Amino acid sequence: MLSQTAEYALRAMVSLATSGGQSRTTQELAADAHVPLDYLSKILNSLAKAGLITGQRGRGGGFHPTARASGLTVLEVVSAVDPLKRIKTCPLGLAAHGTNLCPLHRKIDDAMQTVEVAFAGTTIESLVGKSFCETEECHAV
Amino acid sequence: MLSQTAEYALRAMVSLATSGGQSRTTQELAADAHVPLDYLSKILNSLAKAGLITGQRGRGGGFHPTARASGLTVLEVVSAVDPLKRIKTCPLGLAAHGTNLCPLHRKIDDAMQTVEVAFAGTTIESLVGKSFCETEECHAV
DNA sequence: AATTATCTGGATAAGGTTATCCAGATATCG
DNA sequence: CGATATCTGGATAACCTTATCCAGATAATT
Repeated sequence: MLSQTAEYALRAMVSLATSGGQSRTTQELAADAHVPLDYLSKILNSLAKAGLITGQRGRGGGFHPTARASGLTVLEVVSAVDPLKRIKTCPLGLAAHGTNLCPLHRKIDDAMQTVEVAFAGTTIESLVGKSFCETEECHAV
Repeated sequence: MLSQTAEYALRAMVSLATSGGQSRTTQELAADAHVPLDYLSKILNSLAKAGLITGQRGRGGGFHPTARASGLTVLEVVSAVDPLKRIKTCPLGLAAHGTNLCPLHRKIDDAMQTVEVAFAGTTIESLVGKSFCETEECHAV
């Protein structure tokens, strides 16, 4: 459903949100979110370019959420790195259809819309609970 | 959301359902569903192996739905070629979680479940309407 | 200024999905 | 039986996503 990239981006954002606006390095985030360091680096870059976080170079640097990140939703994070592709025109290339999708694609797009709405209604903050964990065992690993 | 393969499989099954149990060749299906011929060939093979359709070789051959295909749902077709991967255990590899997902993954899996339910509640038959089309222009293309 | 920590970004590799090609098996028709 | 139509399935290529490597830029600390 979500690409690996989107999944990683969400984990990183949740992890960042956990430390309440404070800076965290790529290393810390990678360790916490269990994301390959160098790959996460690219993803954080995308999130920075999308304006969701800011990177600070040099010693003591790291990433922190921007002002815009308050009330940030799952959908916004996903959209920043790997947007859900809603079906707007007939995938068969039948231009004649216009906005009038075949029953099949209408159904598929409806499902996507449901997901989109669910993600738009979920803030990153609402997902914060002992980093990723609801139980104690998490950080014992 | 769906892989290309799943999308193609659905188109082919809808197309097949349109001809009401009659055999259609890979060529016909490929043309109708706008799927690359040789790739569709593989997909039909998977659907056959899953028992949703039967292939008949030789002149006059083709594919037709099996008995099991009556009442067939979108979910069953998708599952035959490229199952939705529900989240059952913590993707971070935290075995300690067991069935107890982090808030993030609980949310994502809930969305997937919604999709799954929607697909399970939609039969292929219900999607049949002038092949893929609700309008006349379709087959003019 | 030198050292160290950190992000930035280019190059490249590894792996999976999608697409194509084609030889072989099988069935029908004449 | 020979020709033709069709599925079957292996090999391979094209492409995209994911992952890794590493040199450079920038900032803090000593």
